[in-house]
Amino acid sequence: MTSEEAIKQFLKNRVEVSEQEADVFAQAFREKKLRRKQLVVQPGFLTKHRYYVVDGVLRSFITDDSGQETTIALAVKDWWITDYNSFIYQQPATLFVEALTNATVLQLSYEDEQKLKTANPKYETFFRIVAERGLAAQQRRIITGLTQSAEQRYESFVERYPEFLHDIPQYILASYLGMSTEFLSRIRNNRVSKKG
Amino acid sequence: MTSEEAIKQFLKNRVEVSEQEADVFAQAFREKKLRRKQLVVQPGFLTKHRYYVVDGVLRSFITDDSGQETTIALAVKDWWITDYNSFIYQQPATLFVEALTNATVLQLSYEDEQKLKTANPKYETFFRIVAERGLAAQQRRIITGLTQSAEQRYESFVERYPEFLHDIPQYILASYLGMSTEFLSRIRNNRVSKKG
DNA sequence: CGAAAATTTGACATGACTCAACTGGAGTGG
DNA sequence: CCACTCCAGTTGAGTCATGTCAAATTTTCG
Repeated sequence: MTSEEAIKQFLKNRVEVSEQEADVFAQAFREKKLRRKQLVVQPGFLTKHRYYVVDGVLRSFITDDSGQETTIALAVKDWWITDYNSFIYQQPATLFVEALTNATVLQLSYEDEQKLKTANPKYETFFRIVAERGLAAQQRRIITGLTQSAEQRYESFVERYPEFLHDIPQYILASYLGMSTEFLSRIRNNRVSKKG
Repeated sequence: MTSEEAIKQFLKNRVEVSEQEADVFAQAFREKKLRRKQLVVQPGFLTKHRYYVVDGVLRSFITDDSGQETTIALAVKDWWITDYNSFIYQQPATLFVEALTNATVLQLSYEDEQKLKTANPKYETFFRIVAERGLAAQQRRIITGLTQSAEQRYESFVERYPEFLHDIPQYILASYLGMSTEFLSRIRNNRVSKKG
């Protein structure tokens, strides 16, 4: 499947559009091939695009004063990723967005997105749906973070996203799940201080 | 300010609409007076509405097997609250939504919301903006949760939402911030095990 | 005013972190 | 194709942040 087919199908799965409307939509995007570790968003710079993942894995993360990285979001095929606070408000980013594997993404610029939404309300509906579903997903993430232990969070992740595990280094997964690399290692080896 | 004025102003601050468009929008809502502890969303039931807070404080929360409550979201004037996973997908709720104080809200039913969005793309734009900003706010919340200590989370909250503190019992704030009641108490009294 | 709920405090327990050392692959270049 | 390096992952030991439990105190509100 080409990138264009992928984004068109993604659109069609969410709003009813004609073939021509799907074409117009797809043409606002630009395909970008990313190499592992390549950055597309960096703190201090304006986030000009949002990214639709066609293939590969990306993540957003933040670093603290001591250089410690914390992974905020992960994205695989059919997911979107960017620094939303930066992109939506068109202010400097605080996050990095990088490819964890070689990847293919479709980038959509802020301006082109505005044009799409102005040109045809169906595109507006589409972005509303994408945002709402993201909101719901993040609500689930917040619940998990507040209510589950490190071990439960890991197990929930494995259950929900088994396909992710291959491509994500453990130290990145650990920071996404809110625990140290070492502790995740212990969990995976069932050596979490269970006495006896 | 009446509830109708409040929601019209809220709309106008986000999209350009005529007075008549603002009226139509406002009339889709129904005002509801809530008493402290009154529930508007309950697990197992369909979430028929989203709620715009005109006055007072509401929260959403979840309970685990042992009856422990965890506060997922807080809402004051001009905030929206509901169980998004339930409302958006029109599936049974997993959260409670309750008033923490006597409150005035405007409720919008799922069906009326669909009608609004179909009738006029400006309303569609409005809900897209609301969802996107919610997404950005939740991204900030996730970052805070992953990168800050309990004490820092409390201090960030106090700085950002000083006005909330009056109306929110500490045990609820503690669960919102992801810590125990007792630990928040110690933080507030500066008795967080600082040796010496 | 009185009962119930919320907060505080102390003592203790523990989940999770840090640091440091070790292991094991994956490249890379000779 | 071996030796070297580098980075991710593992393991152990010790520590710390935060939780739990229970009792005392204070506040709230019916």
